[in-house]
Parts: sequence; structure tokens; C-alpha cells
Amino acid sequence: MLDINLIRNNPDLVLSDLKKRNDTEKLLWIDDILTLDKEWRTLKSKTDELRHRRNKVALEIGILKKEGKDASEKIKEAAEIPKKIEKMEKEMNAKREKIDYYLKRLPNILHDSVPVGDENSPIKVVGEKPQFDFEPKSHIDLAENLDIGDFERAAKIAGARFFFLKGKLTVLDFALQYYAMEFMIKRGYEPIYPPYMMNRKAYEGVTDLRDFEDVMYKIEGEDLYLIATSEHPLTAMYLDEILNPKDLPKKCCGISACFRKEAGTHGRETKGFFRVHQFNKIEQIVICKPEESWEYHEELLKNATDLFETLELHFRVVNICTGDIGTVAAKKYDIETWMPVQNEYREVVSCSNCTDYQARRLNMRYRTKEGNKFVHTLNSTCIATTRALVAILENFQNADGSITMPKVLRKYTGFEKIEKE
RNA sequence: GCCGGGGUAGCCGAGCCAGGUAAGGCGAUAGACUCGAGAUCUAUUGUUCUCUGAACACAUGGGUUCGAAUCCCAUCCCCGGCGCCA
Repeated sequence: MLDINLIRNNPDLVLSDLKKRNDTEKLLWIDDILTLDKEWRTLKSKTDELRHRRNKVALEIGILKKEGKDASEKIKEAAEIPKKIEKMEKEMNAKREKIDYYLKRLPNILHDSVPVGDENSPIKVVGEKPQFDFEPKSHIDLAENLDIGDFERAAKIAGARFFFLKGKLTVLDFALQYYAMEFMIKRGYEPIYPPYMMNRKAYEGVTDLRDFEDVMYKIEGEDLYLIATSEHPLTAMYLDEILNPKDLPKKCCGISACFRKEAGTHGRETKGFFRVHQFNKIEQIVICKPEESWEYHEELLKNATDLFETLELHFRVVNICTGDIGTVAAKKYDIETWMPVQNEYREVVSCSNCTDYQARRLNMRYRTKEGNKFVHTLNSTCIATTRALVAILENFQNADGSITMPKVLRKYTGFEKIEKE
């Protein structure tokens, strides 16, 4: 959410940002907000005056009664006031609701370095494409031939985009999680298991509202949603709190399953691990002072690139453009690993600085000499196991259909290879 | 799920029975004292606004009343006991 003061005092900045995003609809909102805000403030001062009068008269009544004098004249006056206030408040609330509707839907202000347009700009490449002297198989074929994954039976009992992991692939999924958690602990991040469900209030604090339809599973009859990522509970954790500056930055890594509807992606990657309704993810979170957030954004990216480098995967880092960045982030990097079968780079990590956008919606502040200020929130994938599994299966496959384990994972898997048994 | 007790500021906590301006302590910040620190003393320390002033705020939402932290109703959460339970 944007600061209403920013729109009052510097509407041009907000407008130029929306132009960068080519969001012509929301451009028109700003004038509307400014008008509504002005009207709302006028009403606010009028109702404040009425309340002042009511408070004053009520106090006078108390004094008169204590002195044993007649207060009926004052009581008559005071009894009239609440009706007037109520009428004005209705008008105010209608305006407030409209303002909030707009405010909640306006996107974050972008960082200057975000590329304008529809082209993400690559900023780094690590490693090289693996060379195969045979025709590489898709991870789906590899998993089915090795009998370490079952998509058909998962579809039978749960639907498309679900899967069973079996045998050594189950172990590999676990190994990835444990390796990533240990990696983050060594770098000073606290591991945290969050609740897998969250209520709407907390959810609206962390997410783009469109996500409710696109990604969220709702529990029927309850105010609960299955989490789409541990970023959500970990960021919402300090909802309505004022943090001690001594406790900042909060650096942690979330460990959880993630649940996503993947609405609007029918027909795309319906089989396999790439786009699924449920997967495991280790997530990095930083909650910090505003002046530190750009530094931590680079730190989160470095953690993720270092991790993927140790997994011996070839990847590139891209700076996400205004056309793809979404509502919440001020700047976002993706890591895309090379997928030899698809013959393209595909997203495995998303690393965002949300500045104070989530903090304002969550009312999450820290104490300073000049008063309470909103914190900045950042998040980045450390490893999403299913996408990493796709990359590992396809990049580490051998001519006989077996999979060699990346060296750093062998300590955790207990085996060097997955082969037909 | 049942019974009982609770939810007040960054934290602790009085006020609630009996409606009439939100005590006090800790912590934090500033100043005094000090070479400096500590101790001590003084001031400030919920939010917002069109800021010499005002409004709002005692878990959340309603209600009663001229006036609600206080009385009534509903909901959420916490603690204790009982029950159930992987």
C-alpha cells in the first residue's frame, strides 16, 4: 500500500510510475483519490467539531449533576448530536472505502533500475550449458522410467498438477531442503516452520489481491487460506507490532509446503514437477530498516546464486521489467536455470525488495527517535524443491537414464546416483 | 467441546464491583550533574489531523446512555481445570 501522504504531496511521482508500468486504468484513479481525500478530510473536521461539542456538553452535565443542579437543557442538546454525527459518518465511510479500495490496489513505487517495458534484462550468467552425446529425456520420462515419481495415480486421487515422489527422489527432495536450511543457518538466518494456513486480514497484508483468485486455496467455511509460500506467514508474523530497532534486521528462512491453484495456466505444463499445486520450499526473509533494504536485496540474491552455483547448475540472473514485476515488489530479480529439454532458461528463484509496501498494509513498524517508522520487507526463494528437481533430473541425466547427484547433496542423500533397480 | 479466569500504551500493571479527564513502574529519548560512565534528579514517551487546539484509542464488532476501559450482547485470542486425541 502506498502512503496517502505521498499521493497528496507528490502525485506526479505516483503518476510517472504508473506510466512506466503502462497502467492506464490506475492512472485515472489518482485524481479521484485526491478529490475523495479532500472531501473526506472536510467531513472529518466537521464531525470532529461535533464530537468536541458532545464531549464538552457531557462533561458539563456531569459537573451540573454533581452540584445538584438541573441539567435537562444540556441533556436535550447532547441527545441531538449523535444523530448528526451518524449521518455524516455514513458519508465519510463511503468515501473512505473508495479511497481504501484504490490504495490497496495501487502498485508499489518502482526502483529506478527496473527496466521499463516487456524485456527482462539479464545481469549475470553462471556456468555453462551441459553437453549431451545422446538425446536428453524430460524429467517426466526420467522419473517414470526410474519409478521414482507417479503422476497418473496422483491425478487419479487428487487431480492434474499433483504428484507422488517415490524412493530416492523423496530422499533427494528432503536432501535439498536440509542442505538449503543448513546453508542459510551458516549465513545467520533463523529457520522457521510457519502455520500452513492464514486468515484473510493477514493475507491482504502480504499479497496482491488478485492472488486470491489466481493462487490461493480457501478452507471452506473458515477464514483460512492455505499458504502459497512461507514468505506470507513469515512476513505477516509481526502484524500490528512495533519492533525494537535492536531486533532488526530479522533474518530468517521459512520451511514449508506451498499450495497454489495455478489458475489461468490451463494447458501449460500440466504434467511433471514444473508447475504444481503443492511443493516444498525454503524461503529467505529479511525485515529491516528502510536504509538497509537495498543492501539486503543484493545479499538475498547472492545467497541464492551461491547456493545454485554449489549445485553445479547453469543459470542466469535477470532484472525483472515493469511489464512482469507485479504489484508488491519495488524491484525483483529472478534466477533462471537452464533446462536442456525445454531448451530454455526457466525461473527457479524470485528475489524481491517490497520496501514498505507490505509493512504499511501489515502496520508493522519499528521505533526511532523521530517516531515509529515502517520497516522494509524482502523475500527470496532459497530453493523450491520441485523446480530444482526438474533442473537436477534433466541436467544430471546419463545416457542409461540414471541421474548423478550433485556432489554437495551426496552427504544428505546417502547415494551418488539414482538408477534403475 | 465444557467450566472458570483473563485481554489496558514498547513491556509490566492499577482502574471495572458502584459509568463522569487512561494511575504507577520498567524500558527508551533528551537535559542537569560528571573528565567520562553509572547512580540520581527533571522532562518527554499510544495514533491521527487543517497541531497554542482537537479527535480517536483500554482484544474486535455492535448495543444501552447526555456520557462507556467500566454495564449488556456477539465474536476472536490467551491462561487454568476437565474431556477428547496423533
